[in-house]
Amino acid sequence: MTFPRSTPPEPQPHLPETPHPPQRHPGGRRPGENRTREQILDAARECFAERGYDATSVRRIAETAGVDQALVHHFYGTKEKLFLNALEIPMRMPEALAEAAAGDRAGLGSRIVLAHLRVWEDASARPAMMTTLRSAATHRSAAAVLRDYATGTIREALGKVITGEDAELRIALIATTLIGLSLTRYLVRLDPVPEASPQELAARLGPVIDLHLDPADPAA
Amino acid sequence: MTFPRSTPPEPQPHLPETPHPPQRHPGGRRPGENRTREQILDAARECFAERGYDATSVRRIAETAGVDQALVHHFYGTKEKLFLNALEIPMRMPEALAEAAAGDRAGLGSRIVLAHLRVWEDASARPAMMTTLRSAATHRSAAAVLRDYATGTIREALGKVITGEDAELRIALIATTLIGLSLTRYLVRLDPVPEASPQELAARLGPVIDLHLDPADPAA
DNA sequence: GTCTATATAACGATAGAC
DNA sequence: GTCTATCGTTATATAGAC
Repeated sequence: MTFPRSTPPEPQPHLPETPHPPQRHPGGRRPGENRTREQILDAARECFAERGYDATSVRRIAETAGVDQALVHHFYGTKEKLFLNALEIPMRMPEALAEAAAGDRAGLGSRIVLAHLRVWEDASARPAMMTTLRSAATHRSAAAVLRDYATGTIREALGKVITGEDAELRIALIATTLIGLSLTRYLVRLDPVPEASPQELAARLGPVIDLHLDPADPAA
Repeated sequence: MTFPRSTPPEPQPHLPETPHPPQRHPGGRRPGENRTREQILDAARECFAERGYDATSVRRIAETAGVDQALVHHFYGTKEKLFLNALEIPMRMPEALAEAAAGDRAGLGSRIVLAHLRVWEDASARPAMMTTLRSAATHRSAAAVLRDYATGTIREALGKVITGEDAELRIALIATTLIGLSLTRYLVRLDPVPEASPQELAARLGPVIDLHLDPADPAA
């Protein structure tokens, strides 16, 4: 229960004004039930991921979703609340990292990099992560989600195998490595990085992770 | 002549409409000459660095500079052009990196990290770099300046000492390391990273740079 | 639930007096 | 060079009909 979902400043305890599912059905999903709410959220992630928070208007999200602008406000209240819902590190990420960390110690760093990239390469998970990364520099809530990814997911996956001095700092630097990789690969697109294969990147960055997990010398 | 200054889409060849120094003086700076233009630029860097491009209004920049809003447009035309002027990797950065790279091979990675941090820690250079880094995720021009820093400055400083396979990728990954470090230290503020000393960070990341400069094995 | 119409506010930018 | 006043646009958000 660490945080598949984000950590917004307001946890929005019940949302009494938002008509979630208006009526519950014992036998599962009502046939022909409304999917508009999810369509709007998907469209929001798509737009936020592509252009960032400020450059994305509610009108554009509505247009992308194929609905009216007023509906966006009807379901999510404000643009900011919709944004908080769009921020997310997908559940698959903690799962993938935990699975990579569970295996043998040899090649652990490489597997971590591959797991990180596998989730990022997944088209269905991309928009939410892209939204988070792109907005982290300008939006506190997005930065908070990114921090949670680092000190939550990564720390949880690697906390058991890491030992020695400055373990906290070294975990943070592993997170820095992965976040920096996503930044230059998917956002800034720094020349050979976007074109490199996951295997190449794992070959280059796996040893870096391993170095943080198991430093050679305190001083040289 | 690589790029102390940025690489904006329009190089603004002569700026015929902008009254740079209205009249030249043979004996140097005219006493009591106008410093308003620089005040505005400094204020813009301060605001852009703190809140990003979109969240910064021209009105706010003017207020920070202690001048009228119309003056900002008078000197820089549009907000976008002012932003392009605010984007900059300070001259000191290429100098510092080149100096670090010139020394002995032992401890090279550590010296690179220290040089990078030394410039970032300088209060006078910070706003321009912060503006660049903060806006890189949402503004093409800022991302371009960041790419130039990587493929220009870093490549120029380390291109001679790096050899072997995938040299381009490995240089880009060194840039990724430094940019990622600035991201988690100054922007996202990922927990122990902002509090760590430059020496601690150099001790942890120096070997990473060295690993990219001189990889141990193609495959393990 | 969905749409039309609109209230309200802030923005970038300009014109023109001094 | 500096300021006052304002134009035109666009944004979020809401009220209310259907």
